[in-house]
Amino acid sequence: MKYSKATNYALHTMLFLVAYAPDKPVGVQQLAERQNVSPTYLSKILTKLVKAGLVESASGANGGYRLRRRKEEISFLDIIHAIEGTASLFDCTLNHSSECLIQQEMVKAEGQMEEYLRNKMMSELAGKLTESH
Amino acid sequence: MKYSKATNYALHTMLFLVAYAPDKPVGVQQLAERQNVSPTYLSKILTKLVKAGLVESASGANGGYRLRRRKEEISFLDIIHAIEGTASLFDCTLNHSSECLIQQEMVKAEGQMEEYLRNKMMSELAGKLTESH
DNA sequence: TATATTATAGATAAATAAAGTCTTTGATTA
DNA sequence: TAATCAAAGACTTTATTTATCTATAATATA
Ligand code: SF4
Ligand code: SF4
Repeated sequence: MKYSKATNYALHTMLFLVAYAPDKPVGVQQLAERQNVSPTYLSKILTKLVKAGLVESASGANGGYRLRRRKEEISFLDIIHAIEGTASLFDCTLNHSSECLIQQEMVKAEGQMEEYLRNKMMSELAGKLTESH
Repeated sequence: MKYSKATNYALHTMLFLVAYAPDKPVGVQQLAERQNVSPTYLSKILTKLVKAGLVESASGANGGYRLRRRKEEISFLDIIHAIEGTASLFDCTLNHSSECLIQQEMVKAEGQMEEYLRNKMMSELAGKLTESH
C-alpha cells in the first residue's frame, strides 16, 4: 500500500501554486518542468484538481491554472481525496453487514489519519518553504 | 491506495486463531476454506506472520499454525506491518533532506493511523465475535 | 523404517492497477 | 486568423498484486 506518485505531484503542484503563484494563471508546462514529469500526464492530475474545485483553469493564450480558494482553506486531505478518491482504504468485498468488526476498526484508524490531514492546511507550509523545496 | 487482500486474509486468520483456536495447531487447509482462498496462497501469508513472530508453525502430521503470543499482545498494527511492511506510505524518491515539509506532514498523518492500530488489540475483538463473522 | 501429512520456498503465470504517451478537440486571446 | 493552452479518450508500458504449480524439508505415527 502506497500513496500514488500522482498524489505526490498534486501536493507539489498545489504547494507551488500556494507559495509562488501570482494572480495570473500558471501553465502546465511550467508546473511539469519543476517536477520532471510530462506535461500531458500532469494535466490529467490537474484536471482532477479542477473537478474537485481546488484550482480553476483557463484555456487559450495566457491561460493556465490558479488557485480557487485561499490557502487557509485548502487541506492536505482535499488534495489527496481529489486524486486517490474517498473510498475506504480497507474494503472487504464480502460486506458482512455494518457490524463487521474488522472493517469498523480499520475505518476508525483511517479516520485518525484523515483528521490530521483535514486540519493540515497549505497555508501552514507556504511560509516555511525554502528555495530548493 | 488500498490495503491488499493479503492483509485482509491475515487479519481474518489471526482473528480466527484468537477466537476459536484451541491449543492444537490449525492447518492451512482449514484456514483457507473459511476464507475461500487457495491454501497455497494463504500459506505464504502465514509464513510472513510466522517470520514476524506472531504465529508459530509445526510441520508434519497434526501440524499447522498456532498463536505465539497472548491475544492481549497482538495488535492490528503487528499484523498489518507483517504483511505490508513498515515503509512509509508516502515515500518521495527525491529525498530532499529530512527537512522536507510535505513528507514530514504525511509521515505524521500516517503516524496517527498507526497509533490507533498499535493500540487496538486482537483481544478486544475476540469477545465480540458472532458466528457468521 | 516407510508412509502420510504438513509447512516452506521458488519459479512462474494471470490479473489488476498505476504511470505515462499520443492525438484530437475545444476554448481563448491577440 | 494564428498561436496558445486545457480537456478528453484511446492506447501502451510498467509495476504490483494475486494466484498457481512444483519441489523440498520436517514431523508424526503406523
Ligand atoms: S468480517 Fe468484515 S472484513 Fe471479514 S469478511 Fe466479513 S465483512 Fe469482510
Ligand atoms: S519537497 Fe519533499 S516530497 Fe517534495 S521532492 Fe523534495 S523530498 Fe520529495
